[in-house]
Amino acid sequence: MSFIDSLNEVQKEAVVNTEGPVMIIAGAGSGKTRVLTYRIAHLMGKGVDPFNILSLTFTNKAAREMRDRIEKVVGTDARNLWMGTFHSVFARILRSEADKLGYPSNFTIYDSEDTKSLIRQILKENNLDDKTYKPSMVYSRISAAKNRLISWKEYINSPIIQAEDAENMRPELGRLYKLYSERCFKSGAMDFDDLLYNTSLLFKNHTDVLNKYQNRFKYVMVDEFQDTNLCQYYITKKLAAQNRNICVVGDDAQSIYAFRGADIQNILNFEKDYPELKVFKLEQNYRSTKVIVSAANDVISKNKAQLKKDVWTANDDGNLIELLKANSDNEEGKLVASSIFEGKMSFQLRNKDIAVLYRTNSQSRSIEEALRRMNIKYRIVGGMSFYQRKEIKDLIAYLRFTINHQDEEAFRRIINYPKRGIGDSSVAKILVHADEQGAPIWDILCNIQAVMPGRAAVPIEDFTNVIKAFKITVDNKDAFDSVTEIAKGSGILKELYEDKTVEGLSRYENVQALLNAVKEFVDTPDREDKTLGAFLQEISLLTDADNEKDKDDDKVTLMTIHSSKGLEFKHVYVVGLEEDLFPSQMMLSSREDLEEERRLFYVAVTRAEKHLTFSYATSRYRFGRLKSCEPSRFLTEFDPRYLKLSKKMLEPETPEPVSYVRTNTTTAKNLIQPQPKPKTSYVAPADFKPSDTSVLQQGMKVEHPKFGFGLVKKMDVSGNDRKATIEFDGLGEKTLILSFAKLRIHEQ
DNA sequence: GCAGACTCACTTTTT
DNA sequence: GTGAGTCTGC
Repeated sequence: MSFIDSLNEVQKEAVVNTEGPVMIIAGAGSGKTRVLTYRIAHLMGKGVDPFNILSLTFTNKAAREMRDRIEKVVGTDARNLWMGTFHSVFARILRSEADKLGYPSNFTIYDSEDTKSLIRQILKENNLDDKTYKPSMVYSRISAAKNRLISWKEYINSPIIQAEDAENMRPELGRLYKLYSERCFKSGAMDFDDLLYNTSLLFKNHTDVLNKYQNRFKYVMVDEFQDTNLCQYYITKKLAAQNRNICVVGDDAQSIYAFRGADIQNILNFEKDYPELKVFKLEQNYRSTKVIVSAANDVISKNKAQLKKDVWTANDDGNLIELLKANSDNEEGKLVASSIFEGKMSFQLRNKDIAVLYRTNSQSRSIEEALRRMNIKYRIVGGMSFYQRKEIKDLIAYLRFTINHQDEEAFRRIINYPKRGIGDSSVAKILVHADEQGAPIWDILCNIQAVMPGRAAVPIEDFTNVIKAFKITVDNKDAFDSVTEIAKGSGILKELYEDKTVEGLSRYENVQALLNAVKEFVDTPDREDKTLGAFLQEISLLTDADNEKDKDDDKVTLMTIHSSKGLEFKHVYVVGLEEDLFPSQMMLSSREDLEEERRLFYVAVTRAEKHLTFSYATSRYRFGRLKSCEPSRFLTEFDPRYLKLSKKMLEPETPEPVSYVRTNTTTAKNLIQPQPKPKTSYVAPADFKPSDTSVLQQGMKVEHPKFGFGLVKKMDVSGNDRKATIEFDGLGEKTLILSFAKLRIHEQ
């Protein structure tokens, strides 16, 4: 097999050792995907039926790339491989085995928005305060439990968990977990975690089913193994228990999904579960320059939890890492944009060789603006996905409800949209009846006269009839015809068409775009299942694929570091390198996990092939307020000799007085030439030293650098903010958020 | 039942 | 700066 000859010694070993448990520790840029591809090709070359090979990844992107590359090596045989994300493969298995769990095979998949909305609904019905039980927090508790294979019964019966919840003043979490699970079950719906958790139940409680899949999947491969949670690990272990041909590939240094329940211990302890394990370490980096590899190694070496390995490269030293310093987030955008502009000239780069990586999606805004101003084309990966938009979700809710009449979330979304005269009280009545009688919503709807006789029932009967008609179409026609009819018949298309505002127009276009997507779906050659059900199944697990279309265009890529995993670019910009932002304040305070942030930084740095630029701003808008920022500690964690200060930073800087509020931003030019202060800004007098406001109380006299003296009228707390209402002399009352306002306490 | 006004939380990452 | 949820008056 000639393709193997192009590999180095370790890579070869990792490819040909196909029998028994194998762990491949693949450093960044070490040709991991190549090894995986060749390994599968090698298996098939040995005569293994692709039908018997299961390959699991985390993202759709990774799955697609793998399939493409295998197809290039082995041709169309690759089609029969079982390859996909954990969620999509297990969803497929669950669909065919749903009856064993009491689910309908056309079960709906709830995304996080549906999940939170259902939790909110349950909270309301049970008179629980959604401040103590924040939906997002309840969700993550439930999610974490499922990821750790804890059922609601076990949750409620565990004295440890109960004590913990009681201590946190949230004793109802177990009950919420129970109610939520029952509600999902009744709605014929599974959330993302259920796709994994229910698969684990399926394999645990139905040995015949497990045996069937164990026999089918003679070879199991798991990519990005460092990101698996206990539930995923449990399932793969079960699947591979008979043949023991399990191959996991990962890099502990790139484990960045602990927040989602990923357990780095899975990779660190894998050897304990498989004493006969063969371990291969791919340590040669083919991607990056020596400077980049060394800086990355420096940083990651600060972490304690890691497997020993020595990533090295035979590549050139390369350029030094450039550091840009800006005064504000907008200025950072401008510096990055002009650096991209210059870099393209001097290094002969195309836009698509360049990526800008950030910690949070919200940081894309300032970069986007600057790029647009300089006419540099860009694309954004991630953020709000197409399928998350309201108009799309509305239409999809119709599709979902047509297919699965039990789907309560879809029902609530569409029952009175577009407006058809069914008010909240009617909806509440239906839900209460469904609950009291333990009957599905659909049954109540079909006998609505029994619940509310008279006029109020008429629009509901109309609604039921419309859905019934949709159902007939869906059963007889393909996805495209079904969606077209539902878009029209539901009135959504008309509603949006009549909205002539700019947003309305773009919503209408989005619905058209969805129609196009369905068209494309049914037109795909070799697609066996062209039904609406198949389409829904596909899109409910889709998040980042919507950018597929312009993938080949020459555009600069903007994305979060998380979504950059697995990619590489000639020139990478890592922006927003500020303490509290990256490493993230939230991560540090909530989980005290600096190491994961450091791994995230490692991932960002190792995306770069030739050029790497860091940037940070000394002040930035966050939470709608301007905050001053310190450079990130990560900038100090590698040898400073790798760093080159940007030209712009060497120019004399305008000494900027400490300003506490500024609604205007400085342009890049301001760095060099002093500008008159923007009207909206004010500067604290040099001698103004703010006091500690934690002792602030009603009745105290304070001084504000701009508003002068005032009297504290009221103190209150809303959300995370402590606020003080102060009456300033001659200015009247103002409410200030204490974490931002600088006050000097004068007397009590 | 509905529209517009209003309030408030939320900005960590993804399937 | 935004979007979703709630309140209020017709």
